[in-house]
Amino acid sequence: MLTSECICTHLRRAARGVSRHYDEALEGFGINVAQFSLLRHVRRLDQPSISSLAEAMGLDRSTLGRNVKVLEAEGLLALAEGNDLRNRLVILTEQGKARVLAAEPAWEAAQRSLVDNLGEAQRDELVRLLEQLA
Amino acid sequence: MLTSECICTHLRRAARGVSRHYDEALEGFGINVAQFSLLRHVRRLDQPSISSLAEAMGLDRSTLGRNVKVLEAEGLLALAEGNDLRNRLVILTEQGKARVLAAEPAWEAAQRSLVDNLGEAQRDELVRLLEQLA
DNA sequence: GGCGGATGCGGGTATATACACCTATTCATG
DNA sequence: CATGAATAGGTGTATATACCCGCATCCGCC
Repeated sequence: MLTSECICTHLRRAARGVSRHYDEALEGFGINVAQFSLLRHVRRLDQPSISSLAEAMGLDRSTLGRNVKVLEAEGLLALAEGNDLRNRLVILTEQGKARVLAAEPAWEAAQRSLVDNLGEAQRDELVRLLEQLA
Repeated sequence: MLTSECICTHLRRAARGVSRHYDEALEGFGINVAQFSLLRHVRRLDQPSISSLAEAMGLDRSTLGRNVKVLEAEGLLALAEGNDLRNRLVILTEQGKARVLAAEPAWEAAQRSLVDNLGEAQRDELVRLLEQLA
């Protein structure tokens, strides 16, 4: 009976499995799906602060700071000082932009194979439900 | 446009957020939702091996072994030898059973507040979609 | 009975994630 | 302007997660 099933457990399991699917597709580009997502968020938000980026991604600030550090060491992200002496801006380097562009077709293939298996209507429904959860 | 959104990112974000919701509810019981789920799986499967438990949960074997170790140190799980000298059985201790029982009402409250916000039809739809992804 | 593949696990290493706490800076307000 | 609250980050610690590799054991087959 559905009532006895933990929705959170289902979500976590699905997130793990789907992450593996995308990670497999991204193999060879030197980034995993979490990093791919982080890079794309930075590209979209254009020099966000650590906090605003964390907020946008629904991540703890400290988590995001550490994730950024990994990509900074790879030369894909850089940190610059903002107006405020407190905050720092996350910047997508040229190398970072190139890496995202290079990986995007593989990401798209992974996404497509998933949507093929789901159908577009169910994909939309899934995304809608996930957004409602957040 | 939905096509440009990463389903995996959505899933991961939702999993994080919902996990936080359940973790909050489980605060005070000394376990988080991942551990709660692990304990319940052990209870349901009744002395599974590490591998079969990992398989059932969609987790890597080594991950599961480490997660078990944490709960073993807390006295909630124990490891026994199976028929085979290779495999080990994961056992829910009396303390572990008691902990799950104690935490279950809090888990249920968290689940209920989530379902209240979602509606039962959408809950069923969500679970169905998540299972289809796995 | 021995040998090669299969199976079950643990450990090394790395990233992802969160919370609690600390520091530095900024801001609001008296 | 001084002081306390609010804000931005970093660090310490702990768990979650995965992949790779190595070791022990088992099993099928000759």
